[in-house]
Amino acid sequence: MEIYEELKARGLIAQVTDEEEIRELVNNGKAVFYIGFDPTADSLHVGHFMALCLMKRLQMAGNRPIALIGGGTGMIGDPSGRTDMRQMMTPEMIQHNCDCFKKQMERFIEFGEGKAMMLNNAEWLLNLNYVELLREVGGCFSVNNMLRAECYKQRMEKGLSFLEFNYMIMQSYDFYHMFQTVGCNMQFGGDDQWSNMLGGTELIRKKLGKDAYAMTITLLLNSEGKKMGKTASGAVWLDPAKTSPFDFYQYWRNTGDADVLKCIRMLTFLPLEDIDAMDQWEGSQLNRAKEILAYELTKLVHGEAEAEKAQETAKRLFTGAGEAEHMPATVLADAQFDGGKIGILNLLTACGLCASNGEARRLVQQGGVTVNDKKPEVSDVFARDDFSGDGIVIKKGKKIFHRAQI
RNA sequence: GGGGGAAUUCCAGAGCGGUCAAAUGGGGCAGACUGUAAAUCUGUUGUCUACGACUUCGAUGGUUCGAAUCCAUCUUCCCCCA
Repeated sequence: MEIYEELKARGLIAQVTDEEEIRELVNNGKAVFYIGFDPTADSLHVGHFMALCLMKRLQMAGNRPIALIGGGTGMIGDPSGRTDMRQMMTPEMIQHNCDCFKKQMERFIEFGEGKAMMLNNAEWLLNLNYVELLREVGGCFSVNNMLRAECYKQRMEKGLSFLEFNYMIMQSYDFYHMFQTVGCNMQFGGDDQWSNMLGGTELIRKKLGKDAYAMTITLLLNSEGKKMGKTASGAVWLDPAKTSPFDFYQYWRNTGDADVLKCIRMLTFLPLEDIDAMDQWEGSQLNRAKEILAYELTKLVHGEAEAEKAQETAKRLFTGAGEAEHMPATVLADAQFDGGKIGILNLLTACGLCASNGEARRLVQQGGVTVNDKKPEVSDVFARDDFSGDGIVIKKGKKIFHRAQI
């Protein structure tokens, strides 16, 4: 199966500007395509991961990827999919985030001569002259059209600043610039980027009279229509310091029934035939599929060793027999003991399992905590000696395990 | 530039000068049921040295025995006119 067909079969393609042309380019390894990453945080997250996978797939098929880091566009902030204005970031923050992105991307994509390229649009955007830019490309943008674009439409209700309104122009300019300088002929991006991307192809057509192409990747939504890769406490990060490999594994392990196959198809590199076979699975059999999904993704992001470890830990924790050495742990400091003792409430907050003593109190009262297989009372106190050896295993709810040691 | 309106806890959104740590919904957390799923039901959801105390209602001052509620100034946002 050729790459374009495979992408389609995996459900990755959302919209394309010209299917025939794109198929042609991609299948013959003639595409030089870019995906933009805005440096809004100091780590990539699951949403970016999809884009990285896509780059990898296309690179394996002989195409040339460009990872464009938005050091320049980050100064403006993308209004797409946002109901409020983004917080302005300082140039230092942006630079720091760019550096972090770069490190993480290198794990997935091969960069170097004749391979993938990494560019930063700060290089050309920051030196633009306002009047020159207006004269050069301003005439190619119809405000009427821009206002009709989905991403701005929503914001017409809540208000949209001129700053953000210019985001589309900057992104279009990127494409236009790279089309000329590095021969970039295609842009990929999340489906929410569609209108911004079209801005670029339009600009190239108007200015240069040439065709460039755009294709969007299906947004990874769960069956409730919410973006995946988000938890209550924020995004699921690729940086192991921000989301541990175990938590990463668990996130996917807990995918809903309705979403597992879709995720496997879109995110893993398993052969399509194998995935089609899984399609027949039903009910509790799907648990196996969830394990595969979690394992495969953890392996891609954190490496095989970490994936094994996470899977081992999870299996041991959930199939009874408790002792697990890979459990997240907190080492308690002497200062946290009062007269050689620590109360259950303080213990829970010290381990970061509860945000406050009040929360800890409620949790204990409601029976949501287990310490060494026993339900504690609010008044329970632990002596320093109780933590010797492997420490104490605390279970919060059904799925959160933690070890406290000295 | 002129006129009008809004700001409340994680979000949305009630809130009469005392009975407001603040209705209701969503979300979160936990319990029951399960398959580490979904749906459903129950409890809970500011902090603490916890039948009590303390700090919150955009910011700062003021009126009052008493302010989320009244007044003044400021900040931000929205709407209408130009």
